[in-house]
Amino acid sequence: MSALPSTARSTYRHGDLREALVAAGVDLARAGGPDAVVLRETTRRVGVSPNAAYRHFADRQALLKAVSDRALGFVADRIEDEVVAIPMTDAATHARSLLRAVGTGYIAFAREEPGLFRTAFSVPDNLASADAPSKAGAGGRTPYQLVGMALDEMLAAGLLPAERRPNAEFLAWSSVHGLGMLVIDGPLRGLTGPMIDHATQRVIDMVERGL
Amino acid sequence: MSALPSTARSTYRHGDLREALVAAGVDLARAGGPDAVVLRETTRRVGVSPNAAYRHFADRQALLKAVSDRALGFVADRIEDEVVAIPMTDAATHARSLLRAVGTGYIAFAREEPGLFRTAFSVPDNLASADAPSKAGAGGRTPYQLVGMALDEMLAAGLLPAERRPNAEFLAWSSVHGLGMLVIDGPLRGLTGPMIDHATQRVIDMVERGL
DNA sequence: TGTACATCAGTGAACGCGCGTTCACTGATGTAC
DNA sequence: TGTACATCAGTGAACGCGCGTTCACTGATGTAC
Repeated sequence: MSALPSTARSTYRHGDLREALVAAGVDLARAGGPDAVVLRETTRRVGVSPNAAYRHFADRQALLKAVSDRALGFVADRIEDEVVAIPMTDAATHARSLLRAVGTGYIAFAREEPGLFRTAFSVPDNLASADAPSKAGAGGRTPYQLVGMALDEMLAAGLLPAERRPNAEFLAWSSVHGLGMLVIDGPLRGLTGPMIDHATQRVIDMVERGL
Repeated sequence: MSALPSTARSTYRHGDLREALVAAGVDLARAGGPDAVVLRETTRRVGVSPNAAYRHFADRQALLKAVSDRALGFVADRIEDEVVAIPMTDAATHARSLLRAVGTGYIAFAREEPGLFRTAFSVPDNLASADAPSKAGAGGRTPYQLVGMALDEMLAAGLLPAERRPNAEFLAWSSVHGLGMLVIDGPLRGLTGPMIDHATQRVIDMVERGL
């Protein structure tokens, strides 16, 4: 593709090669998903020799993991975009709007950035690290924390029985994550924009009603 | 891995090479997911030269698509395993059990065969081909048709308002598919068996209540 | 019933490719004296 | 304030690998006469 590095370097030392590699990896993932995060191409884009990456990452998998975490941070950012648009209202309405914003932002990200969305979930993960700072967005929160916040508000507003609060994240997240997956790569792929919007609203309605 | 083909061939003609290649591809996918479906290794396993595959598939992608469809058929089979265990009862109870069986079978398959599950959804698809015979299991039904059947029974039993029936597949499928994905590759990966069982039941409860 | 021949499934060898990773190295930086 | 030196970020060249795909081919089959 681009033979020349985007930024010609004047110094021998790069400055912040690690960050530059992650950023280049994100660009590759954006365009082609996790498989496109190729170590050699990443270094090529940054204008550095292939083995320079090994100063900052143990191997290709470690680079991909860093890119994946960054992508999750972008998911959080996209959700926060929806959250800031929520008007001030009573607690119950706000709680509902918050849950809806989380779901809407999540699906919006999947549609707008399918490559990054796929990359975010391409590296095996676990609950213990779901809140790792490396997965947080600009607001300092991870997607998992954002779902949790919405559910806490639902609980406080009396919209979610206390006995159902524990791990309710699993339910909300599964529904929305599945929709995202089916829409970008699965059988729901051919759906028109309005149909996806409609399906998104219905899924969120179902979660709200069924939690 | 295995240098020798599993079945030594005595004749020049294979007999049913296409089927043998798909079967070998399924074995590879089972062990390593979609990326493990490597054309050369597939032919090696069957005991045939690499280019022999081109008599039956346009390219590697076509082979992967065939393997992916076959994997979806296995999903259907696993669901049918749950379905046959449903006792005879009144229509409402049966409808509920059927929906539950579909969800349980789906998640069971994801856990038992994560490589095949990933492969089943690794090839971009669309609604129009969701019911293609190549995606059907031994019972002749695709996973999508099985969800549809369960929802039809819910409708007939008065458990699902008629205005919510259209495309209700999207909701049920999203929830269960998302849970499957999160459990095998995502943040829910470390969960114990009982925790996953519990989460599965809760997701299905939510779907039933929220549809 | 026997034979010529078209069909096409599978062979064997080769191609170009780009990858991840390792080696011994060189050059810039900043700290100790 | 000046200089020796340890540190370590990045270089250059090379490796072995296995992949997907193409080429011109050979061998078995079954059909027409």
